[in-house]
Amino acid sequence: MSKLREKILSTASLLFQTQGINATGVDTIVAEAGTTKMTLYKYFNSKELLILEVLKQGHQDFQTWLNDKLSANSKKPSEKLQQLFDYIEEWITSPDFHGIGFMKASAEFPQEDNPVHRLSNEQSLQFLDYIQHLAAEAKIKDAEGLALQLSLLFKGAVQAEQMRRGSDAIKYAKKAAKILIDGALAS
Amino acid sequence: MSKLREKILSTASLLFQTQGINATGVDTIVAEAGTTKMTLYKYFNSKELLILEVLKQGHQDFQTWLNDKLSANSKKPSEKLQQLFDYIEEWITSPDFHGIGFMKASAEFPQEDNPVHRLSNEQSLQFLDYIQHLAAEAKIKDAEGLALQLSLLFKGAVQAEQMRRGSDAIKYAKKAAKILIDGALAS
DNA sequence: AAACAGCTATACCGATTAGTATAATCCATT
DNA sequence: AATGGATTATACTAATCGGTATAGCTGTTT
Repeated sequence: MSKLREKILSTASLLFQTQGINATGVDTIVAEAGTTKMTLYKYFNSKELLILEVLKQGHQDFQTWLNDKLSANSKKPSEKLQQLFDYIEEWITSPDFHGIGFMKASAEFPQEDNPVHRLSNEQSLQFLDYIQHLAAEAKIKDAEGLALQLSLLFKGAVQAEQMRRGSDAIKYAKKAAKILIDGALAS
Repeated sequence: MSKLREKILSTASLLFQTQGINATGVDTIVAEAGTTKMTLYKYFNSKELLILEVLKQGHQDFQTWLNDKLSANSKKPSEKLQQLFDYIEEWITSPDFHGIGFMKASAEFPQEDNPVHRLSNEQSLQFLDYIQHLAAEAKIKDAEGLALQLSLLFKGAVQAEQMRRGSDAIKYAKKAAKILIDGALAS
């Protein structure tokens, strides 16, 4: 893996999140990353491909981090589900958090046939699927329904946090999640 | 009120929602609205001011429509709260729905000191305040907490619908809302 | 018929956009 | 010391961006 490639990726990721994707030009990216356009276009053939790679990287980082946390200490399935929002809170409240890539990207590229929008949608479904597996392992009857509801709380909290940093939306999402999970476990 | 001004507003609103705000140029707007740039800049002194006016109009339309629905038939406060998500579903599933302005706008203008972002945030808080008043009138003890949770479900459902039209996220949001409201009413 | 207001048409501005061409430079391997 | 791959530096393109200047047109009012 090239160091420069990674530097471009991380720089672009930060700029996309803090300034917007369409509002960030490639000139700004290379200047901030301390390289040139020639190098950027050597690793990424177009800005769109760069955006896609940034999204992939960000989503993988999040999923890997979350899965590692939930897989530690060999917890019971029901415990994993309960702690899901604890770790989401830890992720969101981190100073390095600047938003979830696929949520902002889908807003900036609203057309459903756009490659960036499609990838965003895929990642959203992938995350939903992850929650659903957690719910299924915890023997929730309507695992699909609960997972979808929890994903709504997640998206809502992230949106609130993107809109105003330091909003404690995630705390209320956690409480709501606990109520929904407890209810689903009891039925 | 000028007919052309309204035509420009509605055209810009649709284009912003379906193509993105930054991705929509003023040339595209005037061409689609059947007028010229001179006229657009006569009514709106800059693109940013146009964006702000589009946001104001859209938010007012939504709030007015929702309030009219909830105020009809002199319902009891607790009934209003229960039916809130019924009307939200009706709004979201309408063929004319293309997203909530302040959610997309805040994603495209992430910087908190940006005028568009600020207005988006204000509108988000205004909507939250509206739910909170409904909850307070329904004698909910923690009206603020419930309102915030319901707003998260709302935002999550809207985000899901913006990402994939025809997602039935709002149905699951409705179920979750009912559980949270019932719980809050009982306590 | 003259005057006026609202709108259109068109051409233009400087800045910025994504992307490319060319040549120079750096640095490690042999 | 020479080769070769990676990176930089710089200049360029064609298109688009937001915004403006100028002039002509159209319809209503008095």
